[in-house]
Amino acid sequence: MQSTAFQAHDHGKCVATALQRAEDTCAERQVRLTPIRLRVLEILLESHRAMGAYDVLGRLSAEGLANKPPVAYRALNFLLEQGLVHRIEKLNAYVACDCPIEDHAPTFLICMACHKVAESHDLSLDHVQDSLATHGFTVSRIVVEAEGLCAHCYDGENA
Amino acid sequence: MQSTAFQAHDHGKCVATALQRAEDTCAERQVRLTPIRLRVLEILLESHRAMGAYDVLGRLSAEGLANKPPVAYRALNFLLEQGLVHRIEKLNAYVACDCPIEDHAPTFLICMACHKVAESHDLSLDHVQDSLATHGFTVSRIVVEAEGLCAHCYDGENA
DNA sequence: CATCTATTTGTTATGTTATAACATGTCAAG
DNA sequence: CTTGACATGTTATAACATAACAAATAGATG
Repeated sequence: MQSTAFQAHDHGKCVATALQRAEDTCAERQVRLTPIRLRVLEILLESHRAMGAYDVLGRLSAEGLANKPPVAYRALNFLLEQGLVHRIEKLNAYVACDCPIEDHAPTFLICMACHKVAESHDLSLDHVQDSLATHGFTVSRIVVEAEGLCAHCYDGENA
Repeated sequence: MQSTAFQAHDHGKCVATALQRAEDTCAERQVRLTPIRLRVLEILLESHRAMGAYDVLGRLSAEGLANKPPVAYRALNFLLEQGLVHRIEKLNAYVACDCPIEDHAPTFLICMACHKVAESHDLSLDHVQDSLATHGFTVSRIVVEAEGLCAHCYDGENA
């Protein structure tokens, strides 16, 4: 299963669905999707592209909503916490989540040419390259980084 | 196959092997392992930990070798190109390669407690979490980012 | 409604990571 | 000993991110 980022699709509907999901998620968790947070999400939803925090801030600033970095970072971090936005480490940038699965850690497919980013959730990771090819994505480089505890430190913390 | 970073090992030998490999690689490719480049590699080899460019620069500076960022970045980029160092995207930091495989794109295991970083090359990626557990590494979060070309852009470039 | 409290937003200042651009030095080949 | 390629030195700045504190505001409670 891959997001529609690379395919022609009804983007208006795509955005509307994501916004509805955001509203629902926040309502359910009793957290506030304030105007700034909503607007940041809308901005990220426009393009299926990852944007730097300062690009987002530029947009907010143009609209008179905010013009100091912490405002953008706070909104982004809120959206990250709620799983409505993902951070792309390789790009130091942020992309709106376009997938309804809860609590996911997807594989991100970053197109070097059009700069769109898709999420993929069901690749055969043993053959990422092949399985992506069958989905029409040609991989040139893959980053895999697992954060956790080594045996020694795990034992230490559970001693 | 996993690097020895998390295990007790003869680190002197570990470093010596890596340095020898670096010498050999550079000789073979006819590129120069200059004093600064060598020293940066040695610094990174000390600990099996990822270091920020400015940490490396701090060491160079303390030793009177250099004190401007571009010097450190140039050495790091050289070592990255030669595959002697890897960049950890999640940390914006650099770690010496401790594995003799050529041209590899390993999975990095980052211990949140001791901050050591190991490379793994033969995990069953379909079950990273499980297979890591059997190697004694408890995963809390995994980043997978594939850079390449989407079908549309690939077709465009090969039209 | 008033007031209290939590949260959110505003602001200043600064820290951290990275590179562009150009000057200078070094070394090996001709 | 000069030339050309590569490496290093230096200045300046770009790009990404957060600490710390002040002000505003929404929702809860008396």
